[in-house]
Amino acid sequence: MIDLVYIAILKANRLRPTTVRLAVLSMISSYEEGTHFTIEKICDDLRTNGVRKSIGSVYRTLKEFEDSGLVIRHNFDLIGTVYESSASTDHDHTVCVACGKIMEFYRREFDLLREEVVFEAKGRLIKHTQTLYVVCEDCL
Amino acid sequence: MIDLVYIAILKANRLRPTTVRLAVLSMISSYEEGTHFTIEKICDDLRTNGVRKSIGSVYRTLKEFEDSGLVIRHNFDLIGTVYESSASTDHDHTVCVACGKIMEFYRREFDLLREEVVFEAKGRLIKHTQTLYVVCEDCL
DNA sequence: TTAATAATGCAAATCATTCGCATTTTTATT
DNA sequence: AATAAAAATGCGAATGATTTGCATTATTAA
Repeated sequence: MIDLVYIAILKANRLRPTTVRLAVLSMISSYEEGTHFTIEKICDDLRTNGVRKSIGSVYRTLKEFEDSGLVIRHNFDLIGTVYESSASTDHDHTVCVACGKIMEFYRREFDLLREEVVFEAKGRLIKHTQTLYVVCEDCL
Repeated sequence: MIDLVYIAILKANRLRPTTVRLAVLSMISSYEEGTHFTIEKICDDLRTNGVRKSIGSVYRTLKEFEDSGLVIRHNFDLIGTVYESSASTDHDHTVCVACGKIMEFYRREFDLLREEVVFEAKGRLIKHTQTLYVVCEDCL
């Protein structure tokens, strides 16, 4: 079965390979790298493929995936809650306030500055969010 | 009346100086610079002062204040929605994931980097958010 | 002062998300 | 493989934050 990989991933994260988890994991794995998706989109896409799963279970599953680090949850102004697969590195986002398009960027300088800020405050950095709300090239 | 200043501020923002708006504006003005407050806190503090305003109206009022730029709304992980008076400059925040304390920081380098990112993407920067989730000095 | 315009309180509605629980699936043990 | 124990699922109800409709009241403009 093709699912063997997904089963392995779930087990590696101490999650039983159940139908809901496998369906969600393979669906979000099918999305192009860097895609930002909602719970609704996952459910719709599953339904389109003839797989009907309750939205409550998908919510539960995405919370588990988030806890396991398989996905990252974002809460953007104007956009609301979206997820992305966490394969990618520690980038930040731009959100176009006109068309809602979400893009990613990464600059190591930001990381260094953030480390400085936290070092000076004598704290420990756990995670960060940075979002630039823009009017994108296409909407200008 | 002491309210004259608040009346002027409201009028300058094309908002009629009504009892709810004046009560909310003077309450949030009484908070120490840099304080982060919730809708509930405003209502509680008003009630403590014998001023009873419906929470629905306070919601409406804070949205108006946000649109006018009088306050800034933040939505932090773990913390939820908080506001701050917008007198202050364009700082970012650290949030302690252990105690919930919110602090501010500012580094001009961040602004410059952000401008670079947006310039390279040929967009226009509208606003940004950056939050560092940390364990603060007191909680380490 | 009065008509028109906007604001308020209240409760009902909404929206996203979570939860309780009976049923089903998965796993661990014989 | 059979079975008991543990966990996951679906469903609908519950939640919590926020918004809205509307009748009433306050504010403004003429």
